Amino acid sequence: MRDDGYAAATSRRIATEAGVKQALVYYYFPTMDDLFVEVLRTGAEVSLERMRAALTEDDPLRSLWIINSDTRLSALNTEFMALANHRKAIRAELKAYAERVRDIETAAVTVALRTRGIDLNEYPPVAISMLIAQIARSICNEEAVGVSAGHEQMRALVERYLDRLAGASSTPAS
Amino acid sequence: MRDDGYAAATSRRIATEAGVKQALVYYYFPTMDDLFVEVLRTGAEVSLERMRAALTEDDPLRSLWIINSDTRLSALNTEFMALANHRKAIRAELKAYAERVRDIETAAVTVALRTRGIDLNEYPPVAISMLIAQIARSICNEEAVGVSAGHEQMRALVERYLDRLAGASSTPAS
DNA sequence: GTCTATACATAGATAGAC
DNA sequence: GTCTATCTATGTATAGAC
Repeated sequence: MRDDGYAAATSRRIATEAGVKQALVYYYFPTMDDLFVEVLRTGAEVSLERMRAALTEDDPLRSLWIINSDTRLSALNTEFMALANHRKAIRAELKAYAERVRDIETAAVTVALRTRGIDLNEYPPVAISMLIAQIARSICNEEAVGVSAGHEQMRALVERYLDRLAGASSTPAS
Repeated sequence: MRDDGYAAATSRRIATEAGVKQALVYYYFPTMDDLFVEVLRTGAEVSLERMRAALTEDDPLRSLWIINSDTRLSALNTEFMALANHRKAIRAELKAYAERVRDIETAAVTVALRTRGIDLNEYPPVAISMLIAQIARSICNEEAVGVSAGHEQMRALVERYLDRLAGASSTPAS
């Protein structure tokens, strides 16, 4: 799916790569959509666990940035997004996952901003968490198609803010 | 393609919707990939023209934000991204398009920031242009799967900065 | 559980009439 | 330029033996 797109993730190929015969896929999954949902669900659980661990570290904002800079994860996410756009079951699953991710990330950002004395009304944690996560993902998505213009400057800008926030503590910053 | 995904954009469906027979598709396009590339190329040209026009207006930063908030365009973009991940010809075309977009957007942002007296070293126009465009797109992508958490706060945050920048002129701001 | 065999739909693509 | 007809590959899914 990551390498050749969701359309290439067929029951035959999956079976072959798993070293079994095609019909066996339908013993475990009623339909291919059920399989996709299960892949998403399992991957999501692993991702969420890794995320929870990372976001309790020293520098949660930087962790957030690094976690969302995973090119391989980002490629898979693009496939699921495309799939979700026209398959109800996958859309529902992806929505649920995205919301859990946002909740976890937002909680971590809330703690981080608060301990650094930043006004949470002026910088709503949920917005800051979106900002960091989505920009990291955007860079990955662009890298996947070979675009690199502005990435260095963007990374530098983010790093500058992350440094500023990592250093700050109980001192209001803008 | 937008409604049912790239996998549903088959020669037969395209022919039917165009009111012709399937074989005719192959009279105009050697392969389906050639057709996809042509769709991308044509759409890109239209998009770029619209973008050039919008970015010469009063408030180019806000225009940039609005242009990239088009849900329909964003859905198509997701499909092409997914396609590009495993089809060389489409990846090359999408890369070329993305780079032209970034150039145009960056040029507009450069002018906007400069006339507002903002330090271009501290806020590289290419990074600011990425920031605005990619956050707008991220919101659209999430909306497509039904996620809305944080969108209002994010939009408010962006609007606040856009307002601040629209007001400023020759007065350094952070 | 895993297999063979197969039904059935639909895809991309081509040949050749008009 | 547009059509009918068709080839071939491949997809999802099922039946039934072991």
